[in-house]
Amino acid sequence: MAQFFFDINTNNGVPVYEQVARQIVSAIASGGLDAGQMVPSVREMAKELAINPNTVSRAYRQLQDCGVLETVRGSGVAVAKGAKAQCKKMRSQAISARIAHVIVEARQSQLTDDEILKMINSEMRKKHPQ
Amino acid sequence: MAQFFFDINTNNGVPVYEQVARQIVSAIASGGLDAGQMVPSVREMAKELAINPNTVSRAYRQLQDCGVLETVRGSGVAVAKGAKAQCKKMRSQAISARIAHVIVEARQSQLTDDEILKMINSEMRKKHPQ
Amino acid sequence: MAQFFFDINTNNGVPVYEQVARQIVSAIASGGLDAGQMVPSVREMAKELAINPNTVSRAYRQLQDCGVLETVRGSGVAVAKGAKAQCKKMRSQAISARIAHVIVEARQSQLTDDEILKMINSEMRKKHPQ
Amino acid sequence: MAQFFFDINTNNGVPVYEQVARQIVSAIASGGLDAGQMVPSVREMAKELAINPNTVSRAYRQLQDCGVLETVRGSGVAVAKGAKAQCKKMRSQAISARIAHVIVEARQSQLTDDEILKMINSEMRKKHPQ
DNA sequence: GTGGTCTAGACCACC
DNA sequence: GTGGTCTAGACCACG
Repeated sequence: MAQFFFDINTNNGVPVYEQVARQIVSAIASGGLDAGQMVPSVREMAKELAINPNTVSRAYRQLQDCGVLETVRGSGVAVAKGAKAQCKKMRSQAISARIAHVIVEARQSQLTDDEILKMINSEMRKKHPQ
Repeated sequence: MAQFFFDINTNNGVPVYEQVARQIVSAIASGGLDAGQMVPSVREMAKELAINPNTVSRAYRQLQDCGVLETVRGSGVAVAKGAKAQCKKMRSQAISARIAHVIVEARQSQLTDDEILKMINSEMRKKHPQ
Repeated sequence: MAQFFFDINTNNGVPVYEQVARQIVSAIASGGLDAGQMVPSVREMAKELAINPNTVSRAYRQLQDCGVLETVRGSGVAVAKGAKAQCKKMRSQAISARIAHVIVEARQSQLTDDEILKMINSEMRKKHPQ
Repeated sequence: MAQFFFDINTNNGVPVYEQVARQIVSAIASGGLDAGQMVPSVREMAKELAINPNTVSRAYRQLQDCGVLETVRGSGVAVAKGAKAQCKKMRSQAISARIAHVIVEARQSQLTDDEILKMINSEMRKKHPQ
């Protein structure tokens, strides 16, 4: 059940709790986690990812606050009803916002869109070439 | 002389000293500041931007460390020789890094590169179409 | 763990943050601090040396910038991988720089290289003869 | 009369007034300037070296304080009697002290004297090979 | 006047 | 708890 959340990187500047939350959202959006299904306990998840339980806890809390997860009394934390649609929306909005931000900055640096696209292609190939 | 550096935003998460440094780099790269020219004094710049002199000092120091600026003892800080080419390079490297960052995040959200590219194209058209 | 760093002298012209940085480099180069090992926290170190935390922070930041240390978010600062080799190199470069500096000064005093070498030999014998 | 003082370098970290003072001391020690002889006026010297008159003034003051120069009322600044012997002593003491300092530091960094000598020879050749 | 250093104390995000 | 940033104000060396 926890095989969705593997690539936690504690050195890339992105807060770990943010990475956890994002990957849960992704898993729900992509159908790997369905409404009503239980999410691993904070302790389990922390052990699995080799991170601090507080960090997992913070990720869960954040997702509960926005209605993606909900506590089921006496048994743990589950994916909320309607979470899938919401997660899809959250996921693309978050990424879009970041993309827009980078484009604005790049244009402010007087790069043309063609140059920007070249840089993007170059970066995509550089990292993990798919 | 100091009208290049206006938009300091103390609430956007980017450290102020970093914003100052970036804008100087940008000014040099675009030809607004030429090699040999003096940069506003630490105190002047601080007053101008309504920030603490130490913060300006840190920005200047960072740029000295990478050879963009150099102190002329007793008289101030000047743009170093060859700074323009270097600043251009730094600027595009900075953009590349941010692009790479977004790509990593998008992939962590389990988006394929094709989906990412579609979002990018969509954002490019949406914002200020060139 | 902090017994490596004792001789901070606030009156010898060498910036305190520089002294701290040098001693860490020295400790790593000599094997007193190994890659992966944590360095005392900023606050601890500051207390230990009776200096301001900001000063320690600056020393650490400088060493992070050159890849000797790296922050482990939320938990502290550690010696980076490959730091030992780098520190050895840095240490000898630092000495070289100081030697070059003395030579320049001696030449400015119109001493010939032969005279300089004689003085060096004399000083080497005079001090702690090996 | 002023042809002794040419190599002022405002970017090598050594205070300019210190360089001026040192070169006057050297000139006296080497016999280029004799007791009783007038030294160029502060203004002349400053113009000659393309530096700030205050800087020259500070160098002269320092040398007056230690008895190497003396003001001759109504006519300027002259080399004091007995300055030659004193300057010779000052010159070698100053250099010796710096050499000793570097040696101590190098030994503290666990370099052998042989290694130190190699570095010295390398530096001597590197700069202006004589 | 200039930059450089240091201190003190505050606030923040992260784990 | 950790490091990072920022502010305020002081002192120093240099020109």
